Amino acid sequence: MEKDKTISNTTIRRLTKYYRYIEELDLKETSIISSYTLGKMMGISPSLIRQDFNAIGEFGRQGHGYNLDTLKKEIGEFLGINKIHNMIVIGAGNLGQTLANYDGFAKVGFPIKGLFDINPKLIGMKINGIEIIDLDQLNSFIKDNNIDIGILCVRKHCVQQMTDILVDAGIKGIWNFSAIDIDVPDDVKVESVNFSNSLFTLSYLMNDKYTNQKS
Amino acid sequence: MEKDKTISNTTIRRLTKYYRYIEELDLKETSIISSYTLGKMMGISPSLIRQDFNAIGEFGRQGHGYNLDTLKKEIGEFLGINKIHNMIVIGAGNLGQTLANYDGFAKVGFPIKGLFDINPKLIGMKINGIEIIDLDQLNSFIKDNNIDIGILCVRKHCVQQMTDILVDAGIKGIWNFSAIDIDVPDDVKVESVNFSNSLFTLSYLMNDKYTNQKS
DNA sequence: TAGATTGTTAATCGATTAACAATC
DNA sequence: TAGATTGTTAATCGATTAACAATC
Repeated sequence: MEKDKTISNTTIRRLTKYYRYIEELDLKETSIISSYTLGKMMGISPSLIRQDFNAIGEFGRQGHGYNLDTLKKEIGEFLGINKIHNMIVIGAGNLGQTLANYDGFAKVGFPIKGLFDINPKLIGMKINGIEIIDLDQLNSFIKDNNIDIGILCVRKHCVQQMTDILVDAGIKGIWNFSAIDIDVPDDVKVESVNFSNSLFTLSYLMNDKYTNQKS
Repeated sequence: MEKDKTISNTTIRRLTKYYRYIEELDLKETSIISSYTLGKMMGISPSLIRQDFNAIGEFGRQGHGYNLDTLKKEIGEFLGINKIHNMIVIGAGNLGQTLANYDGFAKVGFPIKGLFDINPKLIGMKINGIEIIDLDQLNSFIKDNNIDIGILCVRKHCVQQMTDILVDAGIKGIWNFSAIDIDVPDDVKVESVNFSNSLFTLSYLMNDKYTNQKS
């Protein structure tokens, strides 16, 4: 099924976009879509769309287009989002609690099972039905609850320390919302959401002198 | 000062990273750094670093390296982050309040001046000293307070509607935290932080079958 | 001066676009 | 069948790396 060509990061990011877009479309009756139409709607060239889809399999029908259900299933399969990923949040501050309050992740198969903190005032509280637990329970909780993703929402002075704890506990995926980058072994995957980088990029785009650019 | 070569998006993203990195370094006494050393620390090739820096100006000293202060100042200047950008948040829900509670943006010159919502229960409340205001006050508030960035934190069913309101009010930069993409005129710049895209990318990276990839 | 490191051009590598034969 | 659109190869474009002369 999968070719041994490696798939570029840009393709992966677009695949997540297609998936999201198709999800929105799903409600409507259209069950077949051409690369031309999808490209028109999403602002991506049809050629690139076909390259992207063909990178992960062959599921178009020549002369017709792509079946939306198949497309969604295949992309989902490829990205590994057709199975459950249990998550925990490290740091039950504002951001950690906000993520716990958001039900969108659970809906797509990424439920948050627990929040971890060291602040005794928080421990025992429940956010959206999710308990805040003492950090020293982490190891057993990860094992007992089949956790595979840790979400980092702590201040930068303890980010690396918390990372190391997660890695030691056997976590293989870290979603890093902290302000700094982290070091992990090769077999641990990291995806960072860095607010500063994003805000500074916006600042650049708005900077009068440079008025070209498309995102 | 600026060449008319357009600067690629990848270079911009790296420039924001350098800036952030240099900020952390600033505390220490090292005032000069070579592309080799910086590259070693950040995992970026020295050659690429020099290309990036030269894209926005010439401020290295041959035989020595780059002065950290100059570097920070020049990159900041280029990204437009050496001046104040007043921001407002649209949607005073969990995420909007969390962003308002975070002081990091104000510290780097991006203060949040107001939160907007339509929920009467929220209006009048203060989050971290920032007032929640009725949406119908938006236009005058933007003018009176010199706002140039709107942060979108609303549910997807009203995202485009809120975008249009911001655009009509003359906002030129939108930081979009909502779940879907938005349409704006060419002169309005958008930077999106899409949690789903990010989470799905992490999912892919962890997907056993495909164990190559570096972020 | 000798050593080091930049600035910059050339070479390579990778990603996007164009084109078209295959085929539904 | 004719028309449409995929799958895929070739051409182009852009980004990264290598190399080295310039110079501090």
